[in-house]
Amino acid sequence: MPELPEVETIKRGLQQSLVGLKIRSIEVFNPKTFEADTNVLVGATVKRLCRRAKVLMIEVEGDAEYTILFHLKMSGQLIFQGQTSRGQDQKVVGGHPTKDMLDQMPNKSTRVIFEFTDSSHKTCSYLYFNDQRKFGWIKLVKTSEVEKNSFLKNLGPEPLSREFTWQVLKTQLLKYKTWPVKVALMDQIVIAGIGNIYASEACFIAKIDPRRKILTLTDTEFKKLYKGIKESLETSIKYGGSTRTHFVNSAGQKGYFLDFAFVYDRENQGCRVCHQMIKRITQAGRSSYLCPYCQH
DNA sequence: CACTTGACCTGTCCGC
DNA sequence: TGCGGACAGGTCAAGT
Repeated sequence: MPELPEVETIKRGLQQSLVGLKIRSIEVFNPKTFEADTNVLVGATVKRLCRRAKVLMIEVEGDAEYTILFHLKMSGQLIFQGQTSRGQDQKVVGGHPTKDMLDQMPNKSTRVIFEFTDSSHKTCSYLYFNDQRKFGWIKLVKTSEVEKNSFLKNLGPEPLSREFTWQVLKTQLLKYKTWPVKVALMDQIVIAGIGNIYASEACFIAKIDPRRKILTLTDTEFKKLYKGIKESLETSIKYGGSTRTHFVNSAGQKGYFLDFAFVYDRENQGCRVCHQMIKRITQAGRSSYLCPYCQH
């Protein structure tokens, strides 16, 4: 599921609810999801949240400083439920009503539950890690060793950072001269955080056929691709991310970017620009969508 | 080296 | 209604 905009959406939601809360207990229902000694986290307080690529990080401080890394892969969800006080009806703190949340938590895809208390120890709240397909993972690292993490250390530049310029994009992509543009965009070593949805969307905005090889791109096209990447990611964050099937934000609500997407999941529908049919093709085993008339 | 495929899992949808 | 196959936002290892 989540690509950069979805993880960013979750991060912004959780930031409001979680910072300052203390971990009371952690229940792991699927051991492979979270292979760590969770006891060291009990009693620790949430300091801050960050995101790197598609990874959400929760920094906590207890006897030692730890960072909890979350990768949601295809079907992961992180849903927060606050309570006004123990025993009373559940109510979301710092969010909207959870009208999009179909199931009561926990449900059958709940793999891990974090239980929190506030400083007064009078109220409890819960963070549910749900993951139907069990591809997602949670890892525990010392905060001082986050940089060494084998997943994080191989990531390319953050596309929404100041350091990311069109020249950086060009340099990164040119390491993969013969690769199709869309396949290269999805490689996390090239740029961090772009997945199947935004790779197709960025190519459409840039008017570039996703099958083009990197070495055929002109500087003008690298600039357009740069704009396409930023625009699709920023627009999606504005709409709360993309929900095809599983994605919900930390309050259990869907995202609405796909209602405005140019090509993703729009096979045989009219192009929003030229009204010709959008086409679906397969690249590297994944679906790509394009408008054959707008993209060359 | 430059790609593609299968595996990891569970579930849904579509055609027969 | 059942059954098989394709497909689903990601990543990794193994193939060609």
